[in-house]
Amino acid sequence: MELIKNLNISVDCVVFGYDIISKSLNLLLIHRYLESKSTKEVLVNDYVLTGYHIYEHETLDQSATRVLEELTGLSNTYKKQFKAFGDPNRLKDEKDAPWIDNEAFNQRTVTIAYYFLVKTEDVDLNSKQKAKWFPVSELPKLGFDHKKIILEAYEDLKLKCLTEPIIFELLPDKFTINEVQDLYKSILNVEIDNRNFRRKLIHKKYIIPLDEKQVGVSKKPAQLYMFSKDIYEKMHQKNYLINI
Amino acid sequence: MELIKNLNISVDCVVFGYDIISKSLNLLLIHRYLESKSTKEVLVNDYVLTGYHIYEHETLDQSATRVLEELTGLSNTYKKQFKAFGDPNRLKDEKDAPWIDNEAFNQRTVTIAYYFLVKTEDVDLNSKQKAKWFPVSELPKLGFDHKKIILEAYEDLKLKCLTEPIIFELLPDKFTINEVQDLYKSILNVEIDNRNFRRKLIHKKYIIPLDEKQVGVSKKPAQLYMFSKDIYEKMHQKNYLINI
DNA sequence: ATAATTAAACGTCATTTAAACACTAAGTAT
DNA sequence: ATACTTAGTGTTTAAATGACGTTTAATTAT
Repeated sequence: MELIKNLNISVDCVVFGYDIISKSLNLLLIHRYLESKSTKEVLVNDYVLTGYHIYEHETLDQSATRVLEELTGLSNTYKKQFKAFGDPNRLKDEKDAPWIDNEAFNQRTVTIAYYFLVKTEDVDLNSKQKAKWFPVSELPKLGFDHKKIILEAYEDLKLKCLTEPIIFELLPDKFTINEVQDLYKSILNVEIDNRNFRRKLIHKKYIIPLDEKQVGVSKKPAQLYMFSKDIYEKMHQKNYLINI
Repeated sequence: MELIKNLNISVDCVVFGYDIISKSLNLLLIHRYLESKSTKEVLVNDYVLTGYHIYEHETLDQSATRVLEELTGLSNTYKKQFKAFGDPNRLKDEKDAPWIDNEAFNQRTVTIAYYFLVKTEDVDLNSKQKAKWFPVSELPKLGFDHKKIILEAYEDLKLKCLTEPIIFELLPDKFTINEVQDLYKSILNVEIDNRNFRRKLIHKKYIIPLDEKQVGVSKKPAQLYMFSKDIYEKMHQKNYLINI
């Protein structure tokens, strides 16, 4: 199939990756570097989201999925289209001018922004020299309007993880209660009482204790659990609780 | 300023209007009618959202705001960009073919969809022959992918009104508790116990009783209240309540 | 073997919140 | 004065939440 780009529309991918070892919520960013051919002066040196123009035959979802897969090799990950960014000047900041000149794309581009939830360990970055994980709390200098995009994605994620079981997208299939709690802490930046959290989670019918414990830990090994999406979807009736 | 349209990108506006008299949540739709010039056969006869291509100098928000204002005369209304729709075949359904031929726009168009919250009474449709309100529960035949867009907007609204005080965008400045309850009923399609609802609302510090009662009603006049956005924003701390 | 260490796991009480439920009060229209 | 209509009120029970300290099960060091 012939690949025809639409220069007016792109997708950008905010890739959240959780590192269960360091308990760090990370973002996958691409290094952007440009120096002057004549003077060797560094013109651009920062990071951007991964993204690309859409192809004419693709849906937006397909486009985003493609871009993610090209970078990470992953498909079938959780994704959410959370906002479109279309300020006519969004690519026209002074800091981005050398880059834009170099790339020679000067059309207005509206970008449809997605975020993805993955496990850092699932991504092999060895073949991707320019890609690097950054903790959400220690972001580097960012190009274009990508800082804004990231912050909006993060806000959306914070809200979403309170009401939908997307947290389990960031965890291995088998996890401990404390690992879930640590993840919530990483995302929300709040302290959570372990006993109360534990009680709450264990009582959910879709949090299923396994006949397994952690292995290879140098302490009391914790009980492992799994999340049953099936049960969740059957049991969980939306409660229209007005909470303004 | 010269107005240059971008044919690849449009905005569509899902306009929710609440009619406090009939207690009906409505949608503002545009009649789309086309008959064959030769045979007089009716080729297209349905309704669509109001929408238009974006201009090159506009932000997406400005574009949506412009489109809404052209139709309703309203500015400063609540709006939310809730999703982009970009299926390459979204305008290529058989039912839309005569219309597309007639309009002669055949480029792929990604639309950024917004919803707006207004009071039906604030909109003067006299000069807009083609525009009409429909109760959300009695939608007419819809063109393009607009049914899908509407349903997604409605779902978003249902969720949003549970956690943010957007309900008051649909009510007059002075309202009764029962009017708020009726509105929730109209949006959510659920029964709500009046006593519990009343107690809950009256205890909110940002729901302020006025020294006024309803006038001109042929029954016991109800106490009027107002919503203080100021107080809401100061008082309302986000409670990170995990509710999966 | 024993002790020290570390994180997991458990339980209670006080408070808050939600759900269920039926009657009286206050005004208007006749 | 009476009928009518909607506004407005209170209690009880169950469930969920938040605050808080101690015990248990494993590994590591001696």
